[in-house]
Amino acid sequence: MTRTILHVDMDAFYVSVELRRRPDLVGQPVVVGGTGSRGVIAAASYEARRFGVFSAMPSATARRLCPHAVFLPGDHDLYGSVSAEVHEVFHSVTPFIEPLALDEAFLDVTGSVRLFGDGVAIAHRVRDLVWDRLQLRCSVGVAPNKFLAKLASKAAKPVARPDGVSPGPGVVEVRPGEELAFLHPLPVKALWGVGPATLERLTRFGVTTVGDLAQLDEATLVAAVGSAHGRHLHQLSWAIDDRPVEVDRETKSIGHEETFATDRHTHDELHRELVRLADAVAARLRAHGTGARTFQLKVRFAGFHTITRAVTVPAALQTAHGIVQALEPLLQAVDPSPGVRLLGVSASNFAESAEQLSMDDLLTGDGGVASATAGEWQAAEETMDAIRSRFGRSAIGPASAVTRDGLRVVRKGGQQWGPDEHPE
DNA sequence: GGTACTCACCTTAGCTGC
DNA sequence: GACCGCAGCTAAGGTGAG
Repeated sequence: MTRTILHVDMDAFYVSVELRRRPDLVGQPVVVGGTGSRGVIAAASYEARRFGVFSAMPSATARRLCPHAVFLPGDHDLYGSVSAEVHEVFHSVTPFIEPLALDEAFLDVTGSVRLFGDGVAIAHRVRDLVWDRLQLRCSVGVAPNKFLAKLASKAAKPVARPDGVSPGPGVVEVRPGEELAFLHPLPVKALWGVGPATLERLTRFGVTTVGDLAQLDEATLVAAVGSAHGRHLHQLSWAIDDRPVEVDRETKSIGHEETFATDRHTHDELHRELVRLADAVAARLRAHGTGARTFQLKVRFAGFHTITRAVTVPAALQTAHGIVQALEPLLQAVDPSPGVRLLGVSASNFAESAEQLSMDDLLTGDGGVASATAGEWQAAEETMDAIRSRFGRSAIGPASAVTRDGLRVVRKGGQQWGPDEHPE
């Protein structure tokens, strides 16, 4: 049975949300993202894109390319709440929604066609509703599968060129039977799963378009990019993509990482950052109602060289205290003297938490009696959750996170696009 | 020279138990 | 006891997405 899949992608989402409260900036080059020297761009208005500014670009580069642009710091919480409103619109046409990010989602509207008309009609309905209710623009791709719908929504977008911005068609449909005519002329890097590394490997085989890729036999492709990836790309090149729209995707890992405004050079400094990050990860694990057995430490040095070290513990943990205990030996094995610019903590291998009393809890390293047991840490951190839910995330936190300027608590998206210029 | 954050998935290699 | 094949787990790194 032919499916009807929509891919809805908000146009310059973060910037567009900002323009609703700053209408004076409409029509100007506006950029949202990290404001510090180590920040990156999250979104650029189409007027800014005319100057070559695009998302994920270092903020410093963007300032050089477009010095007269207005740079805004970004408000992750606001974008999250607007995104929820956008999703309400999606729910008015189908319950089968797979969010990909705050600003895009797949919708399986196969079962909605009898009610609302064909895929293109539903796409226009979504666009109109989003505009009427939220004063935001979006582009919609309509196709028989997810990856074609995604490519189609891209084709529906406005285009920024140095000489001006041209509005896109808003809705593009790839009809059944026309998949290969649409797909094969596209550059191979348009495919989902072809990033810089894969592109370079494919270029060595003379592959520049999706059509070229389709002509490559699967065994060659597998030899070039690996088995799973190779088979997947071969399928995509023939427009085959049976992946369903997944409504309830299970989270498999929870993590936080932070780039520092200035490099850290001592274990003492890194320990304090580890506690802050572990606190944030643990709070999210508890909110998620789970514990984790595998914890990963990520360290990026001043020269951008990055290492990861992981440990798997016998019983699942969900307290910052437990996570710090698990990761501290790994941190101690790292030499911070060259300078550390980023530290990350992530938790995976989810399992029901079983933090309970053990002999280690009762004894300290020097044979003395420990001041608190794992069970007491669990209770203390749950109390912290309760205080935070009532008075806000910054109401309470680990003592080592207190600075002269107050408590520095890690929040999801709180430093999404890099450190501010002078946060410490 | 500059390069964020979060998450998912893959590959390779080593180890362990059967 | 040594070795093999296999499965399962873990660790580390890489790639890609948005």
